[in-house]
Amino acid sequence: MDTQTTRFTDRMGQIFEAEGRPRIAGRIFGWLLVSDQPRSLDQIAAGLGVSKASASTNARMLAEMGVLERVSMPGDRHDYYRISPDLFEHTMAERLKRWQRFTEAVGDARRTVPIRSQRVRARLRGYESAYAYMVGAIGHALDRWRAPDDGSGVAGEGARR
Amino acid sequence: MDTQTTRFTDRMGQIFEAEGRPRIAGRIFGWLLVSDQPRSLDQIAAGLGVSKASASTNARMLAEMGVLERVSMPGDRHDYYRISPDLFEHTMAERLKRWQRFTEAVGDARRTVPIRSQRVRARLRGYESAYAYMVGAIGHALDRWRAPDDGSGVAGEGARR
DNA sequence: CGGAACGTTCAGTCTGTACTGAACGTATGG
DNA sequence: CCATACGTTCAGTACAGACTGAACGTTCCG
Repeated sequence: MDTQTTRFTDRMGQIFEAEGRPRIAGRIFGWLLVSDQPRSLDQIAAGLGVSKASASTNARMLAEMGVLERVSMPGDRHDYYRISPDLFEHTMAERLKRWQRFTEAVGDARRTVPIRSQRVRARLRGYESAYAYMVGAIGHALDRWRAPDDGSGVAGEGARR
Repeated sequence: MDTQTTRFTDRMGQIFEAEGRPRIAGRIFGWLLVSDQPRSLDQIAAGLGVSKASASTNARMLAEMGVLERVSMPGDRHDYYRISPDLFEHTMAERLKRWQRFTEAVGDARRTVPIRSQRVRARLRGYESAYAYMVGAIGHALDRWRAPDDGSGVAGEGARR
């Protein structure tokens, strides 16, 4: 692995760490992101200099998250991993899920916590409806992103592919 | 603090922890979220059963994030904290910032990492443009949320307030 | 049937960091 | 001025969880 790749995978490891996930998961993800071919667990362990145990655990976790895909080569017992073809939608879904967990807690609080203040109740309801609105808007935007060729053009939305 | 409030603040602490932030920060945030009046550092420390040092450090961190506001009562030397009036926009901005950090790394990788594969290059460019598109769409949605009374109605976007 | 080559699991270690208590600097009021 | 009441800072501790090495179960090939 060359210097720039190492720099990038390390950086991705730090980003993952800052978001509360294992650093190695980030490094694996980073490496596969700039890899053309799928990588086996042994390649990952050797390439990143980590134990096979960590490679296995973290790659599987990333696959469950949906950002990685496990593939098998015919006539080869190794497990190979590669970036999921719809990486973007999965990272999006993952982030929305985290956000949803937060908003669910707010909703449960509004229902269970004894709140005397009208202002607080309005605050919680306001947050919940803002969240619901944004989820809807993001969903629509995703639909438009998936099917942009509706003949009307998507002027001003930035370069596409 | 009653049982349900404790349950909620603890849950918020766990959510914060899962996102890589100190648990106490989440508990402070949760408590202020269901509090009508601002709370002093001493109240926070006593109410949550934590040291004043933690209360000070974490409340200040939350204020720097923009989810809390420091206010001062006239004729009172205490620092008081309360939920920021535009909590929603700040949490949104915070999440976009994290996402941006991630996408910046992808962009830097495309520019610095030696990549032979055309497929990989297209993958990175695809992710970047998808991100740019979504940021634009979210920005527009936020604008619409801020100024919904344009006379055209926002049918189907969920209950408002 | 062995035996090698896989991936997974589990107990143990080790590092980062959240959290605390005490010391500190500062402002206010008597 | 002294004393009290703040918020902040800092060194030390304690804990969670990432990471490892070895043991394990399984599959495939000779």
